[in-house]
Amino acid sequence: MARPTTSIRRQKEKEDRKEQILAAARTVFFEEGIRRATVDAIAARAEVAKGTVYLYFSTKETILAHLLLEGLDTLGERLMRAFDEATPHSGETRLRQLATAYYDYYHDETDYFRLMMAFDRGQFTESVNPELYERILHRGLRSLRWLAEAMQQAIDEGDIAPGDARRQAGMLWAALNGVLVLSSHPLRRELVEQEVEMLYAGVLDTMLRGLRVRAG
Amino acid sequence: MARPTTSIRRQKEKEDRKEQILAAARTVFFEEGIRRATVDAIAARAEVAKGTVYLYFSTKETILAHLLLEGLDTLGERLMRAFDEATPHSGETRLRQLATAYYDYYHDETDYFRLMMAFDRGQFTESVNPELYERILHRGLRSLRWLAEAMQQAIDEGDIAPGDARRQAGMLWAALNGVLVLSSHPLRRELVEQEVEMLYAGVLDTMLRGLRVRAG
DNA sequence: TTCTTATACTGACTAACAGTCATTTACTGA
DNA sequence: TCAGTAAATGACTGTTAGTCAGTATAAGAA
Repeated sequence: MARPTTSIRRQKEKEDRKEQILAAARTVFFEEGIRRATVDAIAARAEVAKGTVYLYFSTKETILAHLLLEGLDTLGERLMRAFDEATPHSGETRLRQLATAYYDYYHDETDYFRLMMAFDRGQFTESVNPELYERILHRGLRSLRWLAEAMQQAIDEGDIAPGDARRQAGMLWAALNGVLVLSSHPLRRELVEQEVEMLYAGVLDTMLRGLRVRAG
Repeated sequence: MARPTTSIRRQKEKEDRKEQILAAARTVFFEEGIRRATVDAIAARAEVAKGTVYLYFSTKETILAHLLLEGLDTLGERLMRAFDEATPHSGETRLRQLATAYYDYYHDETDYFRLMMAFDRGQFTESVNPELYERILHRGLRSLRWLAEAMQQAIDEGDIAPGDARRQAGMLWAALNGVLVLSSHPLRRELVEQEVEMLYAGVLDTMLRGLRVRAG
């Protein structure tokens, strides 16, 4: 029987290794670009053999998934803070603050945002185990909930027309996200050659105006 | 000096070959999925050696780019028809008809739509020659212009608040596209577990209401 | 200390795939 | 029939994700 102490130290060492590889991956992926980055480069950066990388992460996509988790964490925190800061204000202000926080995230954490957008293709769903996939989904959902919560409050306070808050939050998010997705895509960005920030603000204003309580 | 007649027939044969390879690519890409499809498979489907494929297309992405051109063509036609059909109606009706046409395209031509969305990453910009890139951009722009045109008319007819029609068209497109992009992405779709169609209709209504002429 | 066993690590190897190019085949006009 | 050109071929190269037989290290056991 292994001593608990020993076992615990070993456990900790393994976690350190994992973090060390993840740190290397972060650097390599963000410096070289997700596409160009190779597992060999990550292993070299972590000063570890390639086989070791695969001891801790079953596929390249799994490494990316762990970075995505980090990114979603930051986003969640930013949204939570934005939500809290807005407490004394009106429901619409809170929605605006959340939207701004999302934009700031796109702006400040470009690498993580791109990572978030990069999970198109099925490849990801296939190469990541369901449990990890679930964790990502859950963390994404948590972020969206702040928006739904704010929407509900805005409805309760009479800023926004009554309706399904989740649905309306989904609509707002989809629309805003549409602007950002567009901007992180060279081809599509050129189509609408406007400044992202202006476009984002425009869609936000228009959506909020559209959601507002109507006279009739 | 080669005789014109001969030269012309040869030219035509080359074009046939190109179309034959493109047809094979269409089948393989859409059946296997863009990711899984290999150039070897395309060559086999076209009953041609791999080298021949590269005689007609310089990279795998170039083949995709040609399929994208087809897709954008269809989209352009659909939008044009939607625009024309709406002529006797109000400006807002025309905008709605265009939005519906875009949704129908997403719905009917899923493969092409996915192809359109799949051109994230820089890989594409790098692997396709600038002239072809330009053609794609141009054809995309042509589609967007229908929306801008309709927007301008809606403004002129007093349905939509005065402003930069191109900017407002860009906003509407970004928002609607946001819903569709979301839906062609397994992970993101699960976040907003609503029906795409409802979400699309919701964003359209909300955006149009937000863009409408205001009393104040 | 020395042996035994479990655990972590290694890097040469395989498989899959995009893209190349020396060689062969087919066609044309003389 | 033949020379010259254009088209087609498929074996080959380079790159990279993922594997696995073998090696090193550390922890108890004697």
